[in-house]
Amino acid sequence: MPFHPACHSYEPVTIADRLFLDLRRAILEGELPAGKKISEPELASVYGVSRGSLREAISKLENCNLVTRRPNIGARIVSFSTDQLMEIYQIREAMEGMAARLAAKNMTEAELAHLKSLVARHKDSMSHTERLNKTDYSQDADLDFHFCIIQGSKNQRLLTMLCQDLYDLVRFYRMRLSPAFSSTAMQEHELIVQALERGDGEMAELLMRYHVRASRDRAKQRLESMSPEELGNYH
Amino acid sequence: MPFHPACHSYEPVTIADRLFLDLRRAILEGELPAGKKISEPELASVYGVSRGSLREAISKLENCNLVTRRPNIGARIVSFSTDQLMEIYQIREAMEGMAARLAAKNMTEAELAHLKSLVARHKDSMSHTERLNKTDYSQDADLDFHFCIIQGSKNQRLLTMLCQDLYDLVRFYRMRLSPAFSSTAMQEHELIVQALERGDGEMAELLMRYHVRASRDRAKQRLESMSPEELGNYH
DNA sequence: AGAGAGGAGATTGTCGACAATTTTATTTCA
DNA sequence: TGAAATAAAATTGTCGACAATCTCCTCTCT
Repeated sequence: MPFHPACHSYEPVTIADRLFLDLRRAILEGELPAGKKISEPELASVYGVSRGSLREAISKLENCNLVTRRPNIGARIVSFSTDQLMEIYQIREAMEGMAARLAAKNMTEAELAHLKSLVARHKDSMSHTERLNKTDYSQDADLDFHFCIIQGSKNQRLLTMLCQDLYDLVRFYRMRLSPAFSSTAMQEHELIVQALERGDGEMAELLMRYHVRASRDRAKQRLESMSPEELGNYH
Repeated sequence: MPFHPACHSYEPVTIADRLFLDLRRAILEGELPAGKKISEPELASVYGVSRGSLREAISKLENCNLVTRRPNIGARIVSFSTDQLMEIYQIREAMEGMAARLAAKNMTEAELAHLKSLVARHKDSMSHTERLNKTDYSQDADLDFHFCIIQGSKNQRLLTMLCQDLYDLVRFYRMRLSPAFSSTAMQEHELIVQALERGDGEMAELLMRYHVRASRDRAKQRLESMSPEELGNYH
């Protein structure tokens, strides 16, 4: 069973594992600011563990691309960069497009039903804005949708690469931008589901690629409308 | 500067780095057999280093997907599996297709010239089969071609993900199959270069995807023609 | 005053020893 | 005889101490 911290269930058995999850959460939620240098002695004493265990946790964070490390110098939390975010969207376009194509062929009935219920629930929660506000909605709903399809592709390596190497970065950026809430995105989701129902892999890929491209454009627009102070917090 | 062991130059500064490169080579060349369990005390004494340094090196190997680790149980060299190889080709089709599309727009003149010289040299060496045999030719030529285009995409994250997370696995399998030598593949390379010269990203992506799919089919055919004993060596 | 050399302090890399867990071998009982 | 329980051995996880390297401050010289 591969190492899937991002994939909804992961029982930490060792100290380094628990530490990894704690630090990961701290980074994603902004508790540890972007670009900050990690002091091994300091963090180790804060969390009450040895430097060895901490170093192993940092190594895991490096795998998720949440920190970068340089020999004899140290580790830094990844820093916010518009260009890097755009790069990530390009990769998602390619990989998730392929995932959608494969999912159209390989998804089980149960998985498809679950995906449909997801989309229906999102649609429902959107019309009840008095109970669930936009932030609540898009906190994880969008990622759940994408995760479902990746899982449905039945390509284990694709799942691992996306969840392990890319999605934590996606979360990192998403936490630092306004939530990507848009009824347009939800309509795109519905179209994708319809293509998956028909088993039309070609169309599912095209629609997914369009969706990721459109999301990238929306993110870019949002970035450009943000004030320099807002952005400055993360540089 | 990101961590790019696979990308042609990487100066090991620390003991764990040197060890990582040694072990990586040993795995790729089959010195350490596929599927074998790694004994930390044994390997540490063989290489004359402490277990701590070895563990850090193993952690790096895990990033490259050359070993898998389970808590309290240990690390194993990745094992040979036809299904997994097919999965990798699907991912390469998506990612390298995107790389070709981007390279058509972003490649510099110098990079394009270098790519053309690469293809010309390959073509030349193919006609002099008395001096360079097939194994010599395809040892790294094909990977050089693909690496060039990925680099030309100017998407740093794409480069990292392919070189760090996928290409070592590609090498792992390539070493264990007959060399992927085919004049058809070389013709496909030429067509891709022509599309890149024209700056036709759409066509470059289509041709690259076709090329990767075709390479996958060729690999599959080769696998099915191999005797069970040959395959058995790597299970 | 500014640039460069030198040294004190702090940080990262490396190591061996101990603790916790797993694996293997042995014994015991139905 | 075979399966479950138990004990012994081996392996992995964790820790603190020491060595190597980097960083920053101070001092010197032009």
